[in-house]
Amino acid sequence: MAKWLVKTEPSECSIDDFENAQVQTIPWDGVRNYQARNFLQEMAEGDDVFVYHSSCKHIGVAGIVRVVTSAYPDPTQFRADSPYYDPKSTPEKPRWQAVDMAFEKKLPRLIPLDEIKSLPGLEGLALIRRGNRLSVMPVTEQQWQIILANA
DNA sequence: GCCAACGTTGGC
DNA sequence: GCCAACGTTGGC
Repeated sequence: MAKWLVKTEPSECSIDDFENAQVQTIPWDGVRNYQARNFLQEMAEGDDVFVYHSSCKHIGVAGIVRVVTSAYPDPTQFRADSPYYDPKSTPEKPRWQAVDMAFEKKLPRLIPLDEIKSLPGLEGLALIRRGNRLSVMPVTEQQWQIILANA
């Protein structure tokens, strides 16, 4: 079972939104980067995903969600009124994918970015590589355990 | 609000 | 196919 990390601005979608969701799942859509999309496509039902809060007051890993539905064409790419609309995409040849995720748990505390940067064994984590902008990335089992152990 | 780093676009 | 210009990301 693979493990992942996704970035999100909590003002858009936070771990609390997952916890409080009336519907059980939240679609992870609007990803418009090819490398991130490819990782989305690799996600399988049941995979665990760290939720990372970015561009906010408390930056860091806040909780865990689970992949409930593996990749399907992101409907927002076809909606002209969506900020994620992509006129070059067609239902026959969709460019972008989404997955559905559900709340699993909040971590006992948010693990701040500067701590993640200082933990031994996380040097290879894409999140903390210089200038990184990936919003969806794989996390190795070992990296996952190191982060969890510091929660 | 600044700005470094990056991905994408489009002219050639 | 190159690469300059541009827009975006995201920490600070």
